[in-house]
Amino acid sequence: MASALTIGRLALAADVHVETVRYYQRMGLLHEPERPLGGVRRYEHQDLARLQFIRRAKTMGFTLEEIAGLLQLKGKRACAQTRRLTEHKLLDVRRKLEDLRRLEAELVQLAADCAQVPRGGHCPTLDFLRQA
Amino acid sequence: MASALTIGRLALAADVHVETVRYYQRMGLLHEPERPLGGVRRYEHQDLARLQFIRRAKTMGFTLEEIAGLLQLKGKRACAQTRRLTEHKLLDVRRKLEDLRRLEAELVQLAADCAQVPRGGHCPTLDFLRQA
DNA sequence: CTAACTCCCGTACCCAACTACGGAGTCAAG
DNA sequence: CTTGACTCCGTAGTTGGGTACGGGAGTTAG
Repeated sequence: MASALTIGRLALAADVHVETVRYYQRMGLLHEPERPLGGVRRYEHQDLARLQFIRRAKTMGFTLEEIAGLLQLKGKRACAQTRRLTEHKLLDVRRKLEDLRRLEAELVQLAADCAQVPRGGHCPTLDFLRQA
Repeated sequence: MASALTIGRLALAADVHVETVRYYQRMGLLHEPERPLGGVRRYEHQDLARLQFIRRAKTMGFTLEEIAGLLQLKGKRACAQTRRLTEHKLLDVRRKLEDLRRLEAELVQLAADCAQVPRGGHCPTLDFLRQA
């Protein structure tokens, strides 16, 4: 069979490295299929879907641990819990945004100060860092 | 002498741990004074200033490696180089800001979707992650 | 003087999320 | 049936920025 879903093809399909798949298996995020006697493991379409879920959640800023949580949610209370996790993550993101915005403003100021100095002059940014 | 600047006092004054000072020394960011025969090392006010420089630069988002670069700048071309580094860092920060803003928008959407679902209903966020 | 801190020094460990390596075993194409 | 790619498995290393530990030497308050 030329197109059996081996770990390599699975990884390729999800655009991750083979080692990453194995790592996720070690972390309990992905199931590791039984190995047939003297053969290689075969994966199901399900495994690919799960791997892609992990990737998407990762790009949404969830950690692998949080993703493990998401993957276990099912049934009635799932949506409320997902919402809780999502909103919590949203708070994180907003906190980071605020920090970065402050940082941006400071850097803009420093760069502007440097830009005003005549060529070869004394550096106000280094001064600032030296003795703010 | 009760107030000689030992490593512990130096660390306290800069509000870092002793191990952090030693770590910076290993990384070549801080100078390690000679140890007098059978005594402990004494630090100068200079060392404190340098340590504080490192801390401030860190809160500005510079990595230790970049800080090592800043610390080596002196003389004529220093300001131009500092400006280059600062502007480069500003670009980094702005890139991160954009990523986070996109992420924020997506999370807001996911949370809103979850909020619309009747209690115990089927979760649209999990669906999204499953098959975006 | 002595108890109680500090300092010194080397080494090992932490976090998350991988990445690398190496020697067998397996499989598919030509 | 060979050849070359792929898989398996375990272990160890990476990054960045530190923390922790432990035993012996030095120092200081009372």
